[in-house]
Amino acid sequence: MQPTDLLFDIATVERETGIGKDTLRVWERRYGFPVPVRDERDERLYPQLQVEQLRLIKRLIGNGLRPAKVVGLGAEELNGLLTPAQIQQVAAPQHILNFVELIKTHQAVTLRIALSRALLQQGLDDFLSKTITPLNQLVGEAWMRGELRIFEEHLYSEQLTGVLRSAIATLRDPSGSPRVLLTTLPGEEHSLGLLMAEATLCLYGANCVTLGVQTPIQEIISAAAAHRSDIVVLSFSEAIPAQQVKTGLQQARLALPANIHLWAGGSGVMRQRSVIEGVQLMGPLSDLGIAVEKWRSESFPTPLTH
Amino acid sequence: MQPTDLLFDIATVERETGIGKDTLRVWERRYGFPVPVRDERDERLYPQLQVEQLRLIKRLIGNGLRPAKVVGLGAEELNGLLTPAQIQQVAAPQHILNFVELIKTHQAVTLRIALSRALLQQGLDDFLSKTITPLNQLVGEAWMRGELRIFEEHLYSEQLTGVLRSAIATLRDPSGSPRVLLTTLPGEEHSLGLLMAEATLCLYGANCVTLGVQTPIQEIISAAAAHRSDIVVLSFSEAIPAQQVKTGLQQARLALPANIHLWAGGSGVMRQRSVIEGVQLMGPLSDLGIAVEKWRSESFPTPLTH
DNA sequence: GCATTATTTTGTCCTAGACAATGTTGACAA
DNA sequence: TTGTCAACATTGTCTAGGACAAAATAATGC
Repeated sequence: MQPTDLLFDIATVERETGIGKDTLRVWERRYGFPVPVRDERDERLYPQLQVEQLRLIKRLIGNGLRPAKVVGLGAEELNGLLTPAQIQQVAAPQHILNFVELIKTHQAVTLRIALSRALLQQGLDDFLSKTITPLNQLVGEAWMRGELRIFEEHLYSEQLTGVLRSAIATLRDPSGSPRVLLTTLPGEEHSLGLLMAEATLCLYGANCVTLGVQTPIQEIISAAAAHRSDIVVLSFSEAIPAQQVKTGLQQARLALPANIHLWAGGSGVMRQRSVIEGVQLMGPLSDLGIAVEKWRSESFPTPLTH
Repeated sequence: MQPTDLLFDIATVERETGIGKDTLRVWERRYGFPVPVRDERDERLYPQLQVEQLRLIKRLIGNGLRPAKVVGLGAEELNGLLTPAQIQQVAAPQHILNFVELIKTHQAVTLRIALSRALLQQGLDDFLSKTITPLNQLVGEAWMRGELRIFEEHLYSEQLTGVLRSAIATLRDPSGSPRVLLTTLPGEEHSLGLLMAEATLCLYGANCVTLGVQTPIQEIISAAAAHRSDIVVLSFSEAIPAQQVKTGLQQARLALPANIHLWAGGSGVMRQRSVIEGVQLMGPLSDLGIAVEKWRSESFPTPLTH
């Protein structure tokens, strides 16, 4: 369509697709794709079309397909692989499908209002567990199926972020307990999980301080000391490799003082098979509420339950 | 101090310090630092201390020092370089120094309240130009001087984000004009600049839609089409290399339809020497207001000025 | 059918060379 | 002394192709 075919250098392609330079080169060597043109000093320049195909390939591999099966294929064949039976289309209640419809039609304002309304109707706890969690799942699957664009996902994230932040603003309690520090490790840039955890913890009366995403481990230690945190909460999305989750948590546990608890949550930890010494892995969000109660009963052995 | 000396592999060091693997290896070859130990398969493992020194070195290079001067030095000498005369300590009004003090003493709640109060006292426009912009500058310089930790900067970002988002929430106008799409390119993960721009644009009656950070170029095009945007605004922090800003803007300009304006702002574009064909570079935030007025007068040649 | 074991696949690391872009220095004129 | 331009040095990022462990798949035995 475009008269000018944009060319991207290898560093830009790495940034745009999330596929490392080493991987791009080794795919070219092994599978004959991508096939970038070369500039006068023999450096790779990737045409726009191939960059788009690489994004698609990354999705398919994330779906469970093997690189050897997909990296050599043409554009048409790739698209054919998106819809087949292997990707299960979960039946979802209409109430949640409506949100997906709003996302697909880019109705940012309506979407935000609808989210706010659902929050007030259901209450925060149910809103998160019965609407947002399944909605996130649905959005993730639709994206896998190629039915959602990246910018549409960004749009949804942004609206939900706005709704959650305004809810948290009304919940913040500087005198609450336990004192919790929330953040993610370097490499994890998704903040939605963090916000959902913060909202839940605030609801249960915790005193939350958030550092945003991507805090180096040593900085987390210092921050926890500065705030006299009882608990450090780390969030992991499913975008992050399982092994990175494991080693990251081990490093963090080693570096943190023993008296500070370390909790980990998000879809990235759910597929974690083994337990990690000294780290409490959270499944659904409701685990957080339970864990807070447990922490309270352990820290104040004679609770006020008359 | 720690009995266990944490060891980090090269990928983790890249993530934690922001220094690329290639650079880490070539520094070792050229300057003899860092000197990681090797595991049984001869792969580099960096001790914690060296990772911290690398972060320090990165700061000093960002300060204008040359790698050859700093990459071989010991820890003490490095620290000696942080304070000297070359780093000018700007005299700032007390009113702004107070904020820095709150950051340094980790008073998250007080900081947020103080920011909100300043916003309501000064009004959004003055708040951004007379408080936040110089404060950001001061925070940046303090960080360069090693007086601020990363987590303290994160904390400040988080509080300011909360304040700005709640301000924007009250300003949003779905029927405003022009229709503006805001985001950053892949590689730029700072969202504060984006929020400041959004707040200013909303104040001037624009209809803003934000995609958050790191949207691939093709996705920006699609999003702009979906929202029938008049203008796309990209934000660049000073953390991003000047050349990346330039090529990114050129690519975006090439890919965007000619009738959609492309504006670029943030401290990352201010040091841009040359102009870029078809891209409007913004200096201070006030440029945005002027540009909106200009856009209006060009789009509606007969304005309503009585 | 299920649990081991062998085999392939795959991402990431390695070394060492190259080069353009950028920064620094020195020569010379104003 | 100050400014300009060429010569020189520095530096990040690219190149190629080899290596290998971890993960996924196939083959085997019970």
